Amino acid sequence: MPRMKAAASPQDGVQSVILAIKLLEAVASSETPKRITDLANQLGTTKARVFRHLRTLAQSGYIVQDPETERYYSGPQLVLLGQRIVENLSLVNEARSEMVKLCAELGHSVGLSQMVGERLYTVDVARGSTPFSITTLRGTEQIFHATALGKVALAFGPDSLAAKILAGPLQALTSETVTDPQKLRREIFQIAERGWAQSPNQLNPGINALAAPIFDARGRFAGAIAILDTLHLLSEKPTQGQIEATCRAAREISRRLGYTASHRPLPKRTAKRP
Amino acid sequence: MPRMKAAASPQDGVQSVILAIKLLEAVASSETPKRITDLANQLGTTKARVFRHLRTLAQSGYIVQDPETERYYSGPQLVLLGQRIVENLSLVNEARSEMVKLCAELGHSVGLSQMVGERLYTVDVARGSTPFSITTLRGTEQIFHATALGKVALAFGPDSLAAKILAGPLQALTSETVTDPQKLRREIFQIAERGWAQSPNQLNPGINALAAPIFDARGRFAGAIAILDTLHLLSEKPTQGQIEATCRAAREISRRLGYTASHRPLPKRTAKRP
DNA sequence: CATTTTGGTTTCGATCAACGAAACAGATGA
DNA sequence: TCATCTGTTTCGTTGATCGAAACCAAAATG
Repeated sequence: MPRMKAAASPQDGVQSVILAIKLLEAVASSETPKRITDLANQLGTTKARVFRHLRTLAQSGYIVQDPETERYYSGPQLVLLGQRIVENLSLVNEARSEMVKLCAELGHSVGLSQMVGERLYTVDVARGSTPFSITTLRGTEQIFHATALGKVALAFGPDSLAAKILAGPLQALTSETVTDPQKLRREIFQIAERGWAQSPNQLNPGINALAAPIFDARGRFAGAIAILDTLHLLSEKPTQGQIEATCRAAREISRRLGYTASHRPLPKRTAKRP
Repeated sequence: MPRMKAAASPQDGVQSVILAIKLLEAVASSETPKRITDLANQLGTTKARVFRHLRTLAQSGYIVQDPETERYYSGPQLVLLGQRIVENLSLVNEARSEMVKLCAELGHSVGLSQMVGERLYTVDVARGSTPFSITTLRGTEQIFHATALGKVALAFGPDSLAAKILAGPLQALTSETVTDPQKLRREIFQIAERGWAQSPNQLNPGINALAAPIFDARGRFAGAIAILDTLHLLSEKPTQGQIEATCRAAREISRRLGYTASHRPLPKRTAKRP
């Protein structure tokens, strides 16, 4: 099948669809219902066009118009669609019970990430038992060099990924984010050997995470699971219990995905140093 | 502002957007990545059209193409969008901590529903501690006459809603679903008085739910919270503890939404009997 | 009470974005 | 090797989509 890359496509994208997506995003991101006129201004188009599109979206249940105020807000259809996608991810389904177990065992919030192409996304979360539990939103992208989940991906994912990240600039998100490629490379090495990663203060000050890798039936890196809490409850020197519980959960999920130890005899180290 | 109803619109809906939505739904509902040819057949259109649309959706991150197999699957963007909507619902935010607390206290799964127009939707869930916990998916619609959440809505929501449901046919989902309007009306009466509803065996055999109403700052019915479990753990005669915990959670959420008892001096009963 | 403003909705003719058909390209397999 | 898949691109045509302006009802204003 074709290998050609899309090249500078003539006029890229179906315009109507692009507007519809922008509308959905604008309406979904707003806390309060939106008015047609404002949406038209915001997106730089005409009222009539916005109206026609909103009506279309409303017919499918993705947008709802408040009959009183005549304003438009997000319908439930979109939420349902998002949920359906998550439900169809096998990683989520296989991981769910282990996440709940891990969450109950340690009391921390638990996050699950999955590789999608060259990116790593949060696909499921379990809330910790603390009153104001800290979790990321489903669907958010993980920053490779500043999160425990991301660094696990660098250590166990394809070499090309690590190479790319180490080459590019490493943005500092806090004062403790690792921004030196050399230092990050050494850390990735260490993570690959011991089997887990952490990221104290590196994404949010005062917060730490501890992540372990998950592999699929073909022995490829599929994603990672992590516990997440304040440094007070998950210190820079995690307890043996925290490390073991997280790694055990990751191993169990890998097993359910069909992974057997034989697939990955040793942490693959091909040519990561220059 | 205009009161006219849309009337039989000339040619309704922006065609491109309709196709895009159908594509998103088709791809999201499939467990396995889809191929262009199949999608084209399934939706009864041409390959070229599907291709153009998929590319557009891919550019926005809503669809991803696997570079190996060339098949298309759902991107994470849609999940994120759905989550953002949920995050913007104030009911969800105010209710979250109470849901976690209720879930931890009783061990049952907890569901939260919100009125959207004339419909009732599940907007948040908390998983119970049982290994295979039973919950509905976020975004699913509640059937008014067969669920505890729905019957609470009939008892405390607008009279017009109850009138409409009582008038229409009541579909039996199990052998124990209430299908007699008279009987349902009496039950609604009872629910309005005692302040909670249940639905043993009425939606799924062997499952029961116990729901209580939530009111907003203007004293209007905003939604409902429910605990959900097998009849074994949540029997037809719920324990006093189960009833009180659920009602207390509902009251606390109402209070956070700005509701004070003065708003709703007595269960409104206008003209529910013929 | 009359008038203006505001904002959603509809109409309508022009146009160009989106379309279908067919060609193309790379892979598969017989 | 040839036949046959499937995803992608090209291209000329056309009707769906668009903007502008009219329209309508309600709210604000004088």
